[in-house]
Amino acid sequence: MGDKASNTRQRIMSTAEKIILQKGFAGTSIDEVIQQSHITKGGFFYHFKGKNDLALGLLKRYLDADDVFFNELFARARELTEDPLQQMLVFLKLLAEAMAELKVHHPGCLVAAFTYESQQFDDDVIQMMKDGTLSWRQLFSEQLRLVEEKYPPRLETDINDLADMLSSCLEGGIILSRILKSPEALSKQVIHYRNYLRLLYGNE
Amino acid sequence: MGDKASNTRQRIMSTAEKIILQKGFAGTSIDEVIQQSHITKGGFFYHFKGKNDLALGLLKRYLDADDVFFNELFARARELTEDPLQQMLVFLKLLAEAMAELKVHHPGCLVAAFTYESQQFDDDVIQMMKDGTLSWRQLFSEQLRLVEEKYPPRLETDINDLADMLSSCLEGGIILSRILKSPEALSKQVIHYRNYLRLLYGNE
DNA sequence: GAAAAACTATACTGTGAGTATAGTTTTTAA
DNA sequence: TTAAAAACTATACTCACAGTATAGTTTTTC
Repeated sequence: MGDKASNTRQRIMSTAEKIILQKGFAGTSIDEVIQQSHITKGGFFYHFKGKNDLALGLLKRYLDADDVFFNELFARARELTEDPLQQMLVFLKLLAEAMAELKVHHPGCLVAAFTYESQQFDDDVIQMMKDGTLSWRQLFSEQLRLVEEKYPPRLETDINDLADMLSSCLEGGIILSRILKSPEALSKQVIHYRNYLRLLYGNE
Repeated sequence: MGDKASNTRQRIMSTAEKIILQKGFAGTSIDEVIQQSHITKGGFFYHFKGKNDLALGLLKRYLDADDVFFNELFARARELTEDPLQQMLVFLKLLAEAMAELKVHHPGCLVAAFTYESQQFDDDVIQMMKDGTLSWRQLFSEQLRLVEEKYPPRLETDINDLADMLSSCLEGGIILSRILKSPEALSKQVIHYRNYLRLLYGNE
């Protein structure tokens, strides 16, 4: 795929993602996407087999970008400190800061959006949602495992559930901040999660 | 409205809610709802002005039921103990147990479902979503305020954000448990939130 | 300059939303 | 008991638009 085609494909996806996060997947018409992407219907179907294929492409792009984002923050945290707990706390602080910088509110998570429309999608999309969620769990739990090797938790804790809790706080925080039209709500949830870890593993 | 009309209305709403939580609001056609409700189109429009009016009715019913549910759990918790912190912990334990009893997974939260389709709705629906979210905040924060009067928090805490965190964990937990097809995921999030409160206010 | 890539133009089919209207059964109230 | 109001059924129509398909055209690449 050449540069031009790639650009067009990305443009379609960015437009579609924006609309889908506001109107839902079923509520987003291809007509609207192509109009706002300045492309014709044929052009759209040159890039995507259909709506499900678009969903698959959007999800893959979203999860890849998310992965890069989280890993960059973790890399930065590891530059700043050697202690696994501090690394996790720095990571969360950086994450909260990034979320706080959003002027409006977080645009939304495609995985969450698709969850409430799951019957609209083929199995490949559903599987990718599951894989994505599990990759978040793995990313966070890996670090938490290092933390636990050094710091015994004050309360009995399942690492996977604790890793999931960050995903929960993010998903829930996004929803809250959208409903309340309060961009801060999301970063505050991250800070609370961070405080939980401080109390659970720290010596305060 | 007589008993019969009320029954029909409830039947339509229950059917609609089930479908909407699987296919999204825009992805749910009135035709499908009336077929599964064993009613005709005329009957549907006798009860609801249109789709937005249905959304409004669903949301109101959902929030009312939620309110009753939470208040029952709080009432039970207050029967069992006089200490505000213990009341909150008992409430959360009861909540986690209730979530764990779901054989499949939580059917889903209408507020979260609608959030990712917010452009489909009139302002009255959006306003009701906001009011509902704020009523959850108020319900939880009232109890947390009593807790804080007696127990100083180990870390500086905004009560409203901490109350929101329970909503976050619930919303996020519902999403996770649906994606992972793991009913337990939700109750485990509640337990983690409970552990946070134990560490934050308790003397462990 | 030929082939492949990246599109445009157009047309077709089905479905759902929302409305309208006329008639029927059931409930309520006087 | 009966009249009227409530709670529907049955049918049908319009309009918009989603989703798909296909044939043709321009642009890029080698």
